[in-house]
Amino acid sequence: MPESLPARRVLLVDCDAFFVQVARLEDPEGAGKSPLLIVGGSASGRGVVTSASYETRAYGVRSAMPTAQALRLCPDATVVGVPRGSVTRRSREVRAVLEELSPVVQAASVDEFYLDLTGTERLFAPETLEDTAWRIRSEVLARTGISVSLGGGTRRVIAKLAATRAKPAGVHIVAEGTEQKFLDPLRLAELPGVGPALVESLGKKGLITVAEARAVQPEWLRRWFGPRRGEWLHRRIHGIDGSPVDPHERRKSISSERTFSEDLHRDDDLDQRLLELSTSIGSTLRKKELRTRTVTVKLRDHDFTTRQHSRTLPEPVESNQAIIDIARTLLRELRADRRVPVRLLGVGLSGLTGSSQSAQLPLFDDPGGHQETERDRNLSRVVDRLSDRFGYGTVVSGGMVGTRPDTRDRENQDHVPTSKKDEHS
DNA sequence: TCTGGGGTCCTAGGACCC
DNA sequence: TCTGGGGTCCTAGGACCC
Repeated sequence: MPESLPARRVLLVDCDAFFVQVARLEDPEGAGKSPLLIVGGSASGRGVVTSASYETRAYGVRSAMPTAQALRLCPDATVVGVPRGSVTRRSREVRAVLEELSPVVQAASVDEFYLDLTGTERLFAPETLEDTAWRIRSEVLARTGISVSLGGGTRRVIAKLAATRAKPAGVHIVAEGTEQKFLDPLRLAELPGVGPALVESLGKKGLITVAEARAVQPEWLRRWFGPRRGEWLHRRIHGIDGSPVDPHERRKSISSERTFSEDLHRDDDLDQRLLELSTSIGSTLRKKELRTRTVTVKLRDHDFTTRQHSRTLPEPVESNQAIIDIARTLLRELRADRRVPVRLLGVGLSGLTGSSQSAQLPLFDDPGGHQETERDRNLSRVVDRLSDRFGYGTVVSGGMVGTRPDTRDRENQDHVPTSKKDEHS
């Protein structure tokens, strides 16, 4: 690393228990009054914890834990569903404030934002980076009602780790030159990107902390964990991270999946769900003015076996008809391989390109017969407009894309008992 | 305990081409 | 006639993050 460059000033803004905060703001009289609050669970009763209030974390409740288990640990907790729309809206509000306060902002997720303040030293003087972080925290809280924590340092990975130290509702800045002293006592499991599988392999070599791993020759790390992974690990334990804060990240994939309240085994039920998922992501694709070349269908069988098939087309497509045609073929293949009750069905689109690029004339006939016509594209846009106006379900069950109303009725009944459960908890 | 939903990135093997 | 090597694309699966 060239040491002559001026030190970067990176902050990570991380919303404290974001989904819990949003649920409380949206329902001040209900969720807002329960200290023991869990956001998550799903209508199906097969849910997991998305976010838990700090009070419930004291009982051992954690994200991704089955809601049933969380309630055993903390029986007095209130469980509310995920307020998806509000989460997106409030996330945008936080981002908008940050964009006024920092020249470079990158959303890393719905509740995390990297800021690069390099070059603002004189502008903000005599404020230190820590002062700036506190100022940003107050400003975001005052203008959005959302409490955030900030971590800061000379690199993204340092800012990220510092933010976990700052939580909740605090600030932690790692001064330039003290990075290694900050990293050494950490457990390797705390490093972003080091998950359960790598922790296990590291543990087998007797490596638990960053300091221990740093005592190992890089050559051994590469031999033990493979050249690329070993190299990555070496950089990580030394806090080496040249990745920029990039405000122009573009989406690489769009997907939607559902876990059913009860496993599905009938092909026409699955087909119906496939249709709904395909129409929904197709609409997202077109709203973002994108086209896709690769369609993926994912199945999770009743025994949690997860399988997927995908197909890449010679030319990008954007219509519901094209997506559904391929998705149906892929689902048939998956069902032919293994025909057991299905727990989850998903559809994904990748290989995304801008739809503004004029469609090329296909050079040859696609053997899959998934040629997209101008008529397909126009029809999809009509469906989008009608869905916006009258609601998504109306159009789908109206037969425009070939649905059968009787199946929809059964699906609607599915949700009755589950919404009762939500009210109860 | 019985496992959500939205993503990104990496690996490895096979096809295909030069 | 028993056999090279590199590059790119596609597919399936898995690790990881929030």
